[in-house]
Amino acid sequence: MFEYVMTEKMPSRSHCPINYALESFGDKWTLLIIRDLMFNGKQSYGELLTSDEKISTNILADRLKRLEDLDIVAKGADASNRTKVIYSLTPKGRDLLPIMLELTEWSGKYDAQTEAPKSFLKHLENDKQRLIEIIRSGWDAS
Amino acid sequence: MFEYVMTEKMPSRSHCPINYALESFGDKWTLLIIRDLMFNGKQSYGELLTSDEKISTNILADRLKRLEDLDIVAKGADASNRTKVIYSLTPKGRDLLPIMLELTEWSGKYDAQTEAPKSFLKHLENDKQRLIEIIRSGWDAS
DNA sequence: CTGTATCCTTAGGGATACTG
DNA sequence: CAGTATCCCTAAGGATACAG
Repeated sequence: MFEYVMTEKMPSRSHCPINYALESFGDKWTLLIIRDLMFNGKQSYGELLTSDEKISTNILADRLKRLEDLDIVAKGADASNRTKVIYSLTPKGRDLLPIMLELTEWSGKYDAQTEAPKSFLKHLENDKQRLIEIIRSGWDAS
Repeated sequence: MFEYVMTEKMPSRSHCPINYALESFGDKWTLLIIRDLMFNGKQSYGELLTSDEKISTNILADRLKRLEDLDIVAKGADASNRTKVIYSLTPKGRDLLPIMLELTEWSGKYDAQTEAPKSFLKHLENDKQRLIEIIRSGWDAS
């Protein structure tokens, strides 16, 4: 039987930067995982399974693997608990923050159903750059 | 036979703003259409068909319909040519610009294959806010 | 030129059982 | 807890022919 060679890269459709972003996380699930790691304090496989959108186990495993290959997410062991697996964002993953903030701002402006509080969105609009710097310095400190 | 009622809304998975963005344009094609309308001066169905990524006719028609429903793209008639159809971005669509710029910047930073010139990316990093204002004022003038 | 329609194949993904 | 494996089904999408 033919074994699929994982090291083969998907052929990319073009070298456009928008297309690169789409091929990295242009599906219905990947950005939700990144959101949970970035904003919702989730670190473990089990925690990532519990989001509102109800990702299934096989999809989550597949996406985490992809994100590791792309060096957006890193997999490590918990220092205090050797058996526990911890996922975290790499620098490349953390650099998605401005994108996440713009997505949040746009949806907050146009989706009446959004759960993001208006006060947060207002703050975002005014102090986006400072917000980015604050969160980044928080990471550097840790 | 059962007729699918187009006015039925897709049930949304959650009220998270990231999820709203994903359900608006979280697929492999939509953002490429927006890119072509926003940056590449394309206006017609035929022009939109000719991009590097080779979208097929049925997919293009489907996405344009969705984008119209979402009020991101508007369909109009060419003033000088009554038979020609013109697509353009609505204000909601133009508000995707900051997202597009962040996507471009991120890909430019991490994709060695990107076609965006480094000089453009450097300029983007330094003068993003001014760039947004310049392009916005251009639209307002037209 | 601007789409529709159809055919057909593959990829995505839900449900769930199972394993170290 | 952290995944794998399997089953099965639907949506996504390529190719292409056709229509107004």
